[in-house]
Formats: sequence, structure tokens, C-alpha cells
Amino acid sequence: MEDEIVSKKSVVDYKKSQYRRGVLAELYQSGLSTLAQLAKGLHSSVPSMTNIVEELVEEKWISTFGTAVGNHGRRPVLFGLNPQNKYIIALDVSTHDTKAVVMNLQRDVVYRKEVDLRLEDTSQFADNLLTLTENVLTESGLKPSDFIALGISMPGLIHFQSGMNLTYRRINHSDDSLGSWISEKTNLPVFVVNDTKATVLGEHRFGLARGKKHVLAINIDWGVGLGIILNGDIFQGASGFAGELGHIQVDPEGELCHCGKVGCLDTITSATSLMRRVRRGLKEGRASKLSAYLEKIDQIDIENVIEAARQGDSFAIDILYEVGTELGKGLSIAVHLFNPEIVIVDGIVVKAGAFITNPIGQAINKYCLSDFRSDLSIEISQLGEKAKWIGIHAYVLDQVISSL
Amino acid sequence: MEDEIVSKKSVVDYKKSQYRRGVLAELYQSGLSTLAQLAKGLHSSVPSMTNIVEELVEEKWISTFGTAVGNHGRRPVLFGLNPQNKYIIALDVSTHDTKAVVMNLQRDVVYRKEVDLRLEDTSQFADNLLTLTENVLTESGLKPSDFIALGISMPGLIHFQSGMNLTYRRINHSDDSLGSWISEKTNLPVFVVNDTKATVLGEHRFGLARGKKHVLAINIDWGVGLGIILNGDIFQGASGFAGELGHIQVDPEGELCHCGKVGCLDTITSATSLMRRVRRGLKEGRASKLSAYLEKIDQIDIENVIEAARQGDSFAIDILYEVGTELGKGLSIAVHLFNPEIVIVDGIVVKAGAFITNPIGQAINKYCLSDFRSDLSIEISQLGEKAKWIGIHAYVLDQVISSL
DNA sequence: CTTAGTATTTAAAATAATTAATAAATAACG
DNA sequence: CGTTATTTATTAATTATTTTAAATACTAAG
Repeated sequence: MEDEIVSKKSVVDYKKSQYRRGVLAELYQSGLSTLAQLAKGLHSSVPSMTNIVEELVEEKWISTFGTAVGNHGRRPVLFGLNPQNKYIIALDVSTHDTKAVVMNLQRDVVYRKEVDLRLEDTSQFADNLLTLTENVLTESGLKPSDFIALGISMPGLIHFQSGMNLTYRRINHSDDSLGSWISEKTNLPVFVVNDTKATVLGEHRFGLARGKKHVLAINIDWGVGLGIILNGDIFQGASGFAGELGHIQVDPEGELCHCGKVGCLDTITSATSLMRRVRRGLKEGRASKLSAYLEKIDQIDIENVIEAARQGDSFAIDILYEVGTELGKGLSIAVHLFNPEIVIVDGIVVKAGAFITNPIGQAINKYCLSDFRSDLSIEISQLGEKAKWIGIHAYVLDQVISSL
Repeated sequence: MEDEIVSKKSVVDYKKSQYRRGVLAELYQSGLSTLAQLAKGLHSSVPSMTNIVEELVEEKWISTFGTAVGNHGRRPVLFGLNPQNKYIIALDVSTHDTKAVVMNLQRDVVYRKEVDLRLEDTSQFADNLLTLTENVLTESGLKPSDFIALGISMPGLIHFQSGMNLTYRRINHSDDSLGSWISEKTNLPVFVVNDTKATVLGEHRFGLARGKKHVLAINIDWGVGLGIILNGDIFQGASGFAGELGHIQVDPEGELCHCGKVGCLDTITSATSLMRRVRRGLKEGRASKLSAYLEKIDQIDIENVIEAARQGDSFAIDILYEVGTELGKGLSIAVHLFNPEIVIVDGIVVKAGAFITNPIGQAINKYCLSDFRSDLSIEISQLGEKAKWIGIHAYVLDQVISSL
């Protein structure tokens, strides 16, 4: 019954809704646009755009930003997403801490909080994350009605359809996903996205990969993740698991991985395993500046290794080289399969700069067919940790807009 | 100047053109549709569709196919692509022969020819292919004006933007691609597509993978190729090279590949290398029914091996098992990266049936994370060689329609 | 400082597309 | 076998959108 009422006038409504979404998406990407630009971009006319835009201004989605300068003739009015009235919360969850960021529609950070909440596979974690969220809601000083959505990025296999994190199953409350549980409690739409996918989306929309059609972003952190942009969109695969590079087998005689298989790329290249090999090497008596840490060997961390490499420590350099080579080998597989225009390297390891990118580049040269390399550039992320918040923001806004 | 005339009335023209393409695409997929179905599918109204459809009938693109049966009420008129007046030539080029097929818009084969023209890296090949094309044009008995386009599928890295085959560079006339050269000579639009990509498109549009969003099709032939459908579309990558599974390294101490690298998957799993190992095994005196061929060892071919396996020959079974396992290993990498819903096995080796699919399935079970396997089905192509023609047809028609 | 030139905005007219209404076709039912 | 219910096709009326034209706003040149 209700369905029939909705389907009345359906065609007109559908088209209008398409235009509304189009305008918001366009303004999100462009920052500021004139009516003429919007009309052209959406294959519509200026008077039509005037209508749509007026409506969206009314609803506080967009606002005017003065007029454009420079050209001859009458200066056109600029429109952009409203920097007030509507806010998004981004929770960047990892295994070592959690960051909460409140942003307006223009991605300006209006509130930030970093807490010592580590992702672990317990139901307690969900409770803590909810508490954090509620704290952010009040501490930010904004009206509850000003928040339009909450985005959470975290590692793990996140089932696209249900939002369940299958790697950390206990954080889901019974058969409800963490996301829908928090959504219920906070009365906000919640979107959960894999951290690497958020990162690549950030890099694609507002970073180095802007405007590229096919992008790979490799994120080297506590594990290895591959974020993929295809045809300008984040690529999820059938269930949301696409890009699981960390668990392809690279060494049949390698170490046992936590996933249960043997010789996964993760067992060689993740920061965890890198540190394991550093400690083993030091214990075996390898000559290195890092030997100074021998007594307190558990306190040594990856930044120490990178620092040592910078100072010319050959043990540290070797270790990084080894990791970079294996990463490059894994990446060349992905390059052969995806044929991207650009590969972005991201994560903790980027602090190692050329110590890690050189071997990656070398391995790609060695293991990739030349035709794949000719139009391919390999870059280090410039957005850094911001890429993730921006990616969450873009992901959430995409979802919100498309549900409008 | 002309540009300005075109851009007059541009928005209206654009929308109409969108509808026209939409109707053709819809009818191509559905076979037959009613006005109401078209209107619903394209978010438009019945009177509008009536207009568009009338125009397309006028232009001989579509025609009526009586009325639908079964329902109450007045029976709706069915429309479908016109089976007369417009034809497509598909050339299926491989390293062992070339097939030419003329099809109408409904994919009915109206003329077929198989010639002993083998793909080789010479300019002579281009001349021969042109001759073949011209013969087909005349021998088919159709009016030249009835042909709307020519599609060519062939192995190799085919540069998406230029249509150049980079694996067989000499078939291109100077700096003109084979495709545009033939196009010039025949006055027909020509589209060149990689054979594996054509196959997966065929399987997706009218085969086992119909309606699936993400599909991998592995084609085991003189080499290994991976065809990829993502979000319902053929995935080309930045330059058209996506899916090059054959040249990922699987064995650092393996054989030298013709591509210049070492231990490519191709060196283990292609039909060529399979035969090499069969011959080597026989020479080394492995017990096998195939030993009967020892004197004429060069005449033995893959079908003999498969036949031997069917008869229980354990050497043949072992060889196929080995190949299947390596293929499965390679495929699991692709599964981890693409997270598809279905994997289709295609090519010569399918005649081996379970002898090849069992080890593939087993390897996927062994090397894939369980979450990737739960919704994944592995099937053997049912379309067989037809998949490629149908894929060429679909590819060509997609291109023609989108240029309308 | 005025005027010519350029471009946007607003308003009005023309066109196109949708919805609503009516006519036509067909199966089910009494 | 005719009537009714149901569905589709066609036409008319209404609504929406585009196009055209006029008005406005601004730059730059004389």
C-alpha cells in the first residue's frame, strides 16, 4: 500500500532525487561550483539547477560562498557544502589506539580526541567504543541533531552487506553487527569500513590519486592491506573482502600465520613480523646500533629501526630492504591483476622513505612486465594519517548522499 | 562551428540518446521486453518509451515479436532487437586457427568459416586477416551495408586506448593498430579485444555467470589468462592489461618464461608447458598408456593426455593434478584480491573435467581464507567455444550502442 | 567616467515528458 | 455466451524542463 503511494509520481521524484545527489556529490568533490558548472556536469539546465540548489540551501545542505573572481562579465555565485549545521564523526580504530574526529561537510576538523582504546576481539571493546562515541557527542559541544552520521574504520574483513567484522567477531553484539548496535544506541546512521579501504578512498578523493581511475594503495602497518579504487570507486568485491593481499602465500616453507595458513605475505612484511626478525637478529648477535636495546628488547619499536637505518645502520637497512622486496613482489602480482595507474604506499613504514620504496620499486621492475610499468607511478602518501579520516568522511558522505 | 551546432539543444539530445542506448542495451540483455518493462527499467514513462521505440523500429534496430502470453488483460506487444538488417562479424583469432562468425543482433549465427590462419607476429598475418574478412563479407551473401561492425578477439596484451596488440607488435601496420587498419580498408568500425576478456564477457552476459556482479574466468589454453567482470562490466585496468595472471611468479627457481622472467605461472600451467612435461616424463620412462606415442612424440597432444586420464592412466592423472594445483594456487591469489562470486574454468583443459577442477577446488580450499570460499562457486563453462563469439558480440554491440 | 563587451541571472515562451483518462484487448466467471 | 475484471495502448491534460530572450552585473578599454 505504502509502496504504491511512493511509486506515484515515481519517475519525477526519482529524477529529482538523482539531481539532488548529483549536486551534492559534485560540490563535495569540487569544493565550490557555479550554477552553470553544475548544469553542465549533470547534463541539465541552469534554471533546473537553480531550483534544486535553492531547495538544498533551504535544507542547510549547501550555502553560498560569494562570487567567483577573475573572469569577464557578471560574476557567478559560488555554491558549496554548508560548513555548519551538519557534522560527521569519524572513528579511526586500530590495534594500538583509537582516534575520534568530528568534521563538518567541508572536512574541517572541529573536534578531535585520541584515546588508548585498542581494538581487541572482546565484547568489552564494543562497550568502550560506544562510551567513546557518546563522550564525543557531548564533548564536541554541538547539538545532537547536528550529527548526520558516524563512520568507523578498522582492520579486518568487514562483510559488506551486514557490516560485520569477521576478523574480530566478538565485537559484534550477538547477531547484530557492531555498527547497527551503535546505530541503535546513538540513533545515528553508522557505517563501518575497512581501514585500508578508507585510506585509499581518502587518497583518491583528496590526495595524490585524485582523478585517477584505477588506484592501488598498500598500507603497511600491523598487517599488510591493499585498498583498491577501480573506475573511480572503492572496490569491495562480492562480500567486501577484496584486496586481501596479506594472506596470499609467498613462501610455502614460511612461518605459520595467525590466519592458520603458512607463508602468508603478512608473516614477512607486517610491522609485527618485522620487529620479530629484528629481535631475532639482535639476539643472534648481528652488529647494529640497535644492539643498545638488547636488555630492553621488547621496548624497541619500528621507529627505532627506521631511525637506525637513517643513521646508516646496515642491519636495519637490510631488514627494511628485505621487507620492501617482498612487498614489491606481492605488489607486482596486484599490478598484473589490476593494471593500475598509480600505487600509493602508506602506513607506518612510510617514515622509512626511500629505504622501503627503493626495494619496492626495484622488485616491481624485476617482477612486472614492462608494459605494466610504463604508465605506472609509485608514490608515498602525502596525506598520511589524514587520508583515513578523509576516507571515512568520503565513505560516509557517499552513503548518506546515495540514501537521500 | 559545427561543435556549436551540436551543442545547441544539447541537454535534450543527450537525454534522448541516453534513452535510446538504454532501450537497446535492455533489449540486448532481456531478449524481449514490453513497453512497460522498458519504462520501468529506464525510469521513464510508457508514452516516452513508445516514442523512442517507434524511432528505433523506424531505424531497423528493433522490431516487434508478437505479444506476450499468459497474463490477464490486454497482451502487451513484445519488442526485441531486429534479427535482420544489421549484422556483426566476429573473428576469433588464436595461435592454432581463426574462426569467422557472422551474427545478427540476436546472436544467431548466419555464416561461419574456419580457416587455418594462425596468429603469428608478422605483418603478413595482418594481410591474411584482411583477406579473410573481405572473403567473409562477400561469401556471407549479405549486403555490405548490413554489417555494422567487426570484432576481433585474440591473445596478447591489447592496449585499451589504441587497440594495439603489444604482445604481437608486428601485426600492427607501422603506427596504426591492426584494428584501425582493417577499419580503414573495410569501412567498418573495428573493435579488438583480448580473447580471455571476450570469453568472460560471454559467460557473464549469456552464460553461467549471468547476473553476477563479480566474476573471474580462467582460460587455460596455450597460455593462462584471467578474464574479469567487476560490477557487471569487463575490467580492463588503466591500459587494458588487467588480469595478466600467467606472468606472476610462482616459482623463483622455475623455468625461464618466453616473457623473459623466471617461474611464471604460464611455465607450469599452459597447455604448451603441460605437453613439454608429458614428453619429458615419457622420455624418462614413466609408465603410461601414452608411451605408445613414444616414437611420434611430437604428434601427441593434450586431448590424448586427457583421454588417457579418463581411462585411468595414473601418469596423465598426475600431470593434470599438478597443473590443477598450480592453477588453483594462482587462482586463490586472484580470489583474495577480487573476492568474486563465481569462478569459471574455460579453455582446452575443461575437457579434462573433474581431473582438473578437483585439484583446483582443493587448492582453493587450501590457500584461500574460508570467508572467501563461503559464497564462491567454481564452475566449468557450459558455453564452451561459443562464449568467445558471444563475448565478441557483446563487446562490439556495447561499443556500437554507446557511440550511438 | 563612459561605453562596449562578456557572462550570469531572471523571466517568459516553447518544448518535452509525465500523469491521468479513455479506449481496446483478453481471460475468468457466472 | 455475455459480462466483468484486469491489463495494455493511445490520447489528452498537466506538469516539468529546456530554450530563448531580456535584464543585470561586472571588466576593460578609450
